[in-house]
Amino acid sequence: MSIAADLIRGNTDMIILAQLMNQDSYGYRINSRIRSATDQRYELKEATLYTAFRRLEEAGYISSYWGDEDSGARRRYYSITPQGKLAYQKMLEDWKIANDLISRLITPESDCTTEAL
Amino acid sequence: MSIAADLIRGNTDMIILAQLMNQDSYGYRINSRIRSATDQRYELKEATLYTAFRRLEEAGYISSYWGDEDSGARRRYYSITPQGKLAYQKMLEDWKIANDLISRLITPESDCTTEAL
DNA sequence: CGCAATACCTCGCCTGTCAAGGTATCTACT
DNA sequence: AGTAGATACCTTGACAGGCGAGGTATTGCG
Repeated sequence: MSIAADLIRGNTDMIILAQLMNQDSYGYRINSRIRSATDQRYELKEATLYTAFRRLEEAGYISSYWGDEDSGARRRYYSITPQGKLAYQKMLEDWKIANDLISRLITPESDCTTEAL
Repeated sequence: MSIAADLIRGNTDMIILAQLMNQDSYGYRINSRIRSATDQRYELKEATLYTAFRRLEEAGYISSYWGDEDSGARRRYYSITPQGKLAYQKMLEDWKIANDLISRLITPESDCTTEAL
């Protein structure tokens, strides 16, 4: 994957919550969706994914339950909580703000000579 | 500051290099610029700033020299190297890509029912 | 003289990422 | 029956970046 690994750091939680805004889902599927949504250009490492689940559950942003599939491997489903939805909204706002700030910082005005030291 | 701390992680180097694209500068001033460019909403913590300088110099992206001011505290000026400029361009590209990917991931299509499991 | 502002720096902790390893189930092929 | 691959879960330990807390030195002001 290589691309944008560290850049996405700090957005993992938001990405996972976003996936759960639609509907309950489980680890493997969430990652598949991320992969397809990014044309195979990005995915969460499993360790990262499952640590994030623990963290989000700890924070009360998601809750989990075992699926009752009668075939295939067992799945642990995650559901976003009301607090999780709030947190997601907040993360979205923060992300937009951060983006705005960063874009200001990496496209500096060319004029620097006139300003005082 | 609070806002967007972890979100900017991984962008620190790019931000610093961007400041040096214009002209040589020094730690304190770079941070002042960041503060004013963001309307006082963001700044690098000093520890973060100076570790970044070490890291960037180590990588060969910047070089440093002591200013010859005959008044005021001594200043260590930093200059971006040709490699640094290349790295900066690359970081910019990566940032754009990462942004594109993230925005895809946090604004999911509402239709999910039709697709195969 | 003391204080604020400018200007630099380091140590050590915390947190998030991830390589590496592990488990179990089901399908398909040999 | 064996085995390979996909699905699906999980943990441990190392590493890197951010940053709180602490430090130094200079200048100017009241």
